[in-house]
Amino acid sequence: MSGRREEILDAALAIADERGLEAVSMRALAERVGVTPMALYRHVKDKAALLDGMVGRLLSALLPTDGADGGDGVLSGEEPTWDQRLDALAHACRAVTQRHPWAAHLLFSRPAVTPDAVRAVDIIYLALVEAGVPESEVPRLERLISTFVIGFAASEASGRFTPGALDPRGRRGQLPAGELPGHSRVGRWLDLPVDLTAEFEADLADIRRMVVGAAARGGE
Amino acid sequence: MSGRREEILDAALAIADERGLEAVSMRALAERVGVTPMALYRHVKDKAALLDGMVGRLLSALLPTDGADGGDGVLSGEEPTWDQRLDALAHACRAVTQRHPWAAHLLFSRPAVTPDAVRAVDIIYLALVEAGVPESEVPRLERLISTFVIGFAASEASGRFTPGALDPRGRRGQLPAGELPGHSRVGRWLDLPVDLTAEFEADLADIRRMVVGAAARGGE
DNA sequence: ACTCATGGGTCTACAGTGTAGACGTATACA
DNA sequence: TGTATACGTCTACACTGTAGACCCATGAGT
Repeated sequence: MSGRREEILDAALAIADERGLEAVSMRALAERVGVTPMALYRHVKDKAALLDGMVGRLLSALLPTDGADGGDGVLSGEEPTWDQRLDALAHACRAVTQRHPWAAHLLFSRPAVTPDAVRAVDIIYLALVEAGVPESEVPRLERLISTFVIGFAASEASGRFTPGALDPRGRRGQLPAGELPGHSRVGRWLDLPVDLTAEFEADLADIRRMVVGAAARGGE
Repeated sequence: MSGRREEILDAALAIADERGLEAVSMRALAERVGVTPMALYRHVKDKAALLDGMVGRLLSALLPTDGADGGDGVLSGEEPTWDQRLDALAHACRAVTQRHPWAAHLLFSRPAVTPDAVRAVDIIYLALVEAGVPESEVPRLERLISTFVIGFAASEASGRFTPGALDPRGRRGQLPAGELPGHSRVGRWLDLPVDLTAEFEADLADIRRMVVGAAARGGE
C-alpha cells in the first residue's frame, strides 16, 4: 500500500524522460530516490518488473479514473459515439508516446495484463459492438486496431517514419533509379515533408471505414 | 569485400536464434567466431551497428535476389496481381519474425534505410499504384500497411497476443465483472484459442478492402 | 631486396551493469 | 517485553561494451 513504489516508478519515469530509457539503471534510479541500489528490490522484483511498472503507470494516466466521472479522461463531452471514443483512445495513446518516446516499444514487449490495459481493451470491445461488428469479429478487430495504433506510435517515436533529415532523396540515392520504379512513380510526393498528425487522422478514418465495412458485412 | 563480416553477422544471427537476442554479447559472439572480442570491431563499428547488420542480413533474405529471376523469392508464380504481391510480402515478413522472434522489435527501432528495405517499400508502392490508389495517397498507405504488418509480427513474437496460457479468463479475473461490459459482451469468443494464421489472413483481407476503397474514392 | 601500408588479431584495462546474500534498524502490534 | 515486518546498507560477483596500445602476415611500389 505504501506510496514508496509509486514514488520510485515516478522517479524512473522522470529519468527516462530526461535522459532516455537506457539511462534508467538501478544505480541511477537509486541515487535519484536517495537510496542504495539494493533498496529498490524491496519494492520491485526485477529490472524487468520495474519497466513493466513504468508502462503500467503511464497506462493508468491514459484512462478515465475509477471514479464515476473523472472528467479529463478519454470520455469527455456529452455522449460520445463509438467512433469518437475510438479516436479519443487512439489519440491518447499517441499523446503518451509523444511525451514519452521511450515507452513506445515497451508497449509491444509485454502483454497487456495490467488492469488499466484490460480496461482500454474493454473500451474498444464496446465501441466495436456498438458499431455493429459481429461479436465473433470483435476480438480480431481489437487486435488489428491496437496493433496499428501502437505500431504507429512506436514508428513515430523511434524515427521509422522520418529517417534522417534528407529522407526520400537519400533513400532513393542508394539504388540506381531504374531499380525503383515505384519510387520514381510517386516521386514528387516523397519530397514533401510529412504531417504525421494529419496522416494519423487519415489512417484512423480508413480504419473507421474498415469497421463499418465489417459491421455491414455482418455474419460473413 | 571480405566475407568475414557476413560470417560474423551469421554467427550473431545463430546465437540470437538459439539463445535469444540478449545472449548476443561481443564476448559470446567472439568466442563463437573463434576470435578475441576486440577483433570484431574491425568488421563492425558498434554493437548497435552489429544489430543493424543482423536485420539487414535478414531483410536481404526477404526479397528476390538482384539477379533477373532468383526464383524462390517473393515473386513466385507467373504474373502475380498487386494483392498477391502484397500478401506475399506480408507473409514473408511474418515468416521471418516467426523464425527469428528477436528480430521483430528491431524492425521498429531503426528506419528502413538498407537497400533491401528500400526495395521492399518500392514493391508496396508499385502494388498500390497498380491497385489504382491516387499517387498522393500511396506513401501514407505504405506506411499504414507496413506498420500494421510489422506490428502484427512484433506482437505475435513478443507474446502480446497470447498473454500466458490462461489468457482471457485470467485477464477478466483481474477486475470485477461489472467493470468490463465489453468483455462480458463478447465473452464466449474470448475463451476460444486464437488461430493467428487465420487472423492474419483476415486482417490482410480487410486491408485489401481498404486499399480498393482508397482507389475507388480516388482524388478525394 | 627493402620499405611501407593495410587488414586482421591480441592483450590489458576501465567504467558500468544487474543482483544474490548477509546484516542492520525502526516502527507496530501481541 | 517480545517479535514480526518494512525498509535500508554493504560487499561481492559475474558480466557488459569498448578505448588504446601493440603485433604480424601479406602484397605493392620503388
